[in-house]
Amino acid sequence: MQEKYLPQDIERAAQAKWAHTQAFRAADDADRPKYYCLSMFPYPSGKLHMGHVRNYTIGDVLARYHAMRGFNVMQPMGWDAFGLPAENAAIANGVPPAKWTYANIDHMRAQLKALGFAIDWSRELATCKPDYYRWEQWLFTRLFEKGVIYKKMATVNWDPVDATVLANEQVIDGRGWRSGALVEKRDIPMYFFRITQYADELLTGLDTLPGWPERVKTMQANWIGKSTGVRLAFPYTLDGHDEKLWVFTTRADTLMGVTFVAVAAEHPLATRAAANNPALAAFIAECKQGSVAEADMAMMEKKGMDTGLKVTHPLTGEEVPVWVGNYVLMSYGEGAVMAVPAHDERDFGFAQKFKLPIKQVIGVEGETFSLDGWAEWYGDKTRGRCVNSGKYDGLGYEAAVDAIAADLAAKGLGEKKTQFRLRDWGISRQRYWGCPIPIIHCTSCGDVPVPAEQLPVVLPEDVVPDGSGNPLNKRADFVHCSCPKCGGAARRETDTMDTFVESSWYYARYACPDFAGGMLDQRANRWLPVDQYIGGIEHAILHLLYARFFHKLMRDEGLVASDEPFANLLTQGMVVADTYYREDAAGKKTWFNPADVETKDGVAVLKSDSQPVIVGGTEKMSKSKNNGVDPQALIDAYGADTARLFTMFAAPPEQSLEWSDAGVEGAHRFLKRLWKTVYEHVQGGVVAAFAGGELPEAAKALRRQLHQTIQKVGDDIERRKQFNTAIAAVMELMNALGKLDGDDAMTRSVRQETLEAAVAMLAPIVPHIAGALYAELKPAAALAWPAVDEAALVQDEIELMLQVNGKLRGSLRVPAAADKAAIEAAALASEAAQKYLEGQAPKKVVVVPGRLVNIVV
RNA sequence: GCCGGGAUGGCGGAAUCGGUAGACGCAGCGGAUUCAAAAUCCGCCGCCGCAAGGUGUGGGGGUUCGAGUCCCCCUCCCGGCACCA
Repeated sequence: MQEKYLPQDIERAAQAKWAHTQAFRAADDADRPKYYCLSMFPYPSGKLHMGHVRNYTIGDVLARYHAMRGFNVMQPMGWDAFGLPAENAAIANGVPPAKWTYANIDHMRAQLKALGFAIDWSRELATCKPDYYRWEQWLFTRLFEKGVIYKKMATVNWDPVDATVLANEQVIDGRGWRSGALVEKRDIPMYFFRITQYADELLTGLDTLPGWPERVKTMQANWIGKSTGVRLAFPYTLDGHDEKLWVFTTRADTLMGVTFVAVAAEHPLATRAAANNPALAAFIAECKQGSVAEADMAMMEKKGMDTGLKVTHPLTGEEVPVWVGNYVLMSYGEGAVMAVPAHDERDFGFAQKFKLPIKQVIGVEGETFSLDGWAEWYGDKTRGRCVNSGKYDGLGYEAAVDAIAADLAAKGLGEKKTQFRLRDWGISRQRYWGCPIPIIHCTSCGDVPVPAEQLPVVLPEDVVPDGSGNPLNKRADFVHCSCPKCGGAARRETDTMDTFVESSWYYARYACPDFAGGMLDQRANRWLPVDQYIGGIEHAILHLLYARFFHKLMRDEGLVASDEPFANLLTQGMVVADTYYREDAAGKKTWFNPADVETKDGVAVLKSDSQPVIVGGTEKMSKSKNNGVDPQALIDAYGADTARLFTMFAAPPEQSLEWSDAGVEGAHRFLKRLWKTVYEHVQGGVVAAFAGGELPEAAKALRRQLHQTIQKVGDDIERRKQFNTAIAAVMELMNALGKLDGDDAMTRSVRQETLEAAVAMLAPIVPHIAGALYAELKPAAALAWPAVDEAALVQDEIELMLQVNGKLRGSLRVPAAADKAAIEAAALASEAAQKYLEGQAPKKVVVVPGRLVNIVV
């Protein structure tokens, strides 16, 4: 055995062996129980970042642990290869996105292999390849014919200078990121998935997922946002026609307090009112500036303008003014809201600002309504009762809603309705580097889906986008085609799909990546659902909701048999790091990588020019903030096992991990010590592990700790998924082993047992060194997870803590079998108790067996 | 703004069901080894205090024999907000 720990040699040899023996090939037909362990596939941005290392190490630990426990494990890997960064790189460097992407994939694949992940590479896929996306196009055409996909107008960010649709990310302070032009909202036709049709099932399905974190289920439930309320109409007459303005409200009980109605700037009624009102038209134009992002909308200053139009209150018949409000979202509900300033905080502020009337219609006993300011109870539907509401006075929330809904229904002006916050999923993107939408536009036949035998619609890979418009529009060879129905000249759709579509079904394709006869074959049902899915918490809503939705679409197409794709979910916290930047005169920020920044005399400066940079705070490692830490340097300096060990040790998986270079040394030191300890033991000759007999007291105690550790580590990995404490427990065990003296045969057999078990327990985390050490300790034996010896755990005497008035005052040794009365007697007889009791009788004695005694004086 | 989460020594974190706060590691300090250094090994290490003891888990209140953990209020930080992935 080598005396020195040489990670590079060990890792190279181990990885070569794994590749040669196809050690991680998942058998489609094994009779062992399956364990499908999936980590979210990476976007091939260039090189791995620490978030990837963390994500894939967590997955690898679980995969390897389950393999050691006898499962038939599948851990696949692929590439979420379409996306915006490839186009940005093309604009910056003039390289076609395809070429850039494939080069990145090659580099990152090599990095993943260097980290020693137990991946079945035979299942690798990339979403930008036609043999993958053709099935996505095929499903699209099926769903289009079924009506699950439809076309409608939708609002996008429009950069008038670059003549390009911008992603929300590309709108900075209301301006285009490259042109600096004020961004406008523009309506264009887009294809939509009818996800709202599945809203109820997506909501109730959450209850069938006990293996998902509560916080994720809560976020999804809130996102779907099921609310029951009333859809009601305010009638009006315009240009001689009787019409109705519909609104949705969850607070119909406050209907008698409506003092105005507010519509979105895009609402048809606003458009009509603006036709002969230049001031209103100008205001609506102003509302159409800025980004479409909901966060931006919600934080804008609330602005409004009277349209001059009036509608009729459905119950009182009073006239109600119609305002345009920039805070009303056209995409939610009816694009119009009834305003009850007295009982809605947002309406209250709006009414005060524009001097609109405020009418109290809800009262709470003991509280006095005042116009001076908003009070929490104004909006409290649990305590309030109707006041100033005529026949509804005295009714509580539910009774009032029922009565008002009934009266509205009688007039044909409203009914109870269930409303979802969830909106249909718009998937059209005016971008080149994505999956082409398989539609042909024919002047006589309309939108015609591409027939299955003409799929895939292949995306040309030799295109270099320049940042203006969609380059596919300039490719005559792509655009011009003939109509599949009438054979006439037609145009191909040039929009591509949202990349979330590709990532919504890749987990299923891994089961049968080579299947050329269809989207999925029967192997999908053999492997699905995914037993453990691991990915960043930032995907808690969108990706995970879309994937759940897609699974149900595929189920309804007969492609999969299960209802949910992911049985267990681990949402890993983000890897965060400091950000640094400089700002030029135009306000444009340039971000610097933490590796290029150092601190001199307490000031952050750039290493290259020693000039200061601005510290921007700690954020998720991202390309846009350039604060990613390159794990490659870590692997080069210490080896993959140290990188893996440190990432798992530094924080529990669900918490965010603040990156710091310090601490890596410690992980490496531990591996060196482990190597040395095994080396020294092996030098003295390997022996058989302890198999029974009388042990010296110290060896017996160590053996008890060993089996406690085996119990804890298994629980930490399998149930708690908290790897940092698993590692800490093995470190403690190794520290204790170091203190175990004695070279007698029995002690040596316990040392052998301990080392075998410790190495095996570490194997999922640091597989290279563990494999090498195990081969020295137990030549020719396969790594097996150690079993707990219950007999080793038995103790004769236990130590209890002794409290007086809840404060720790001493401890107590009692026989393990002692009952409550015996413990209480021993506690009262103790020196510490006598001191605090001072001869008096205790008020109360709390005995928690196995834990403590608390004497209340 | 709305939804979700977080805050514990100088630092990362532990405390799993309300029961010894600070496991494990980093940094630091002292010692051994060394011509010297690195590496390695041993010991110390929340704060105040000579000590006895007191005090301490973002802030304020509460429940309990006992609260980092449960309840109410607040502050700050992070994630998501539908075209970043």
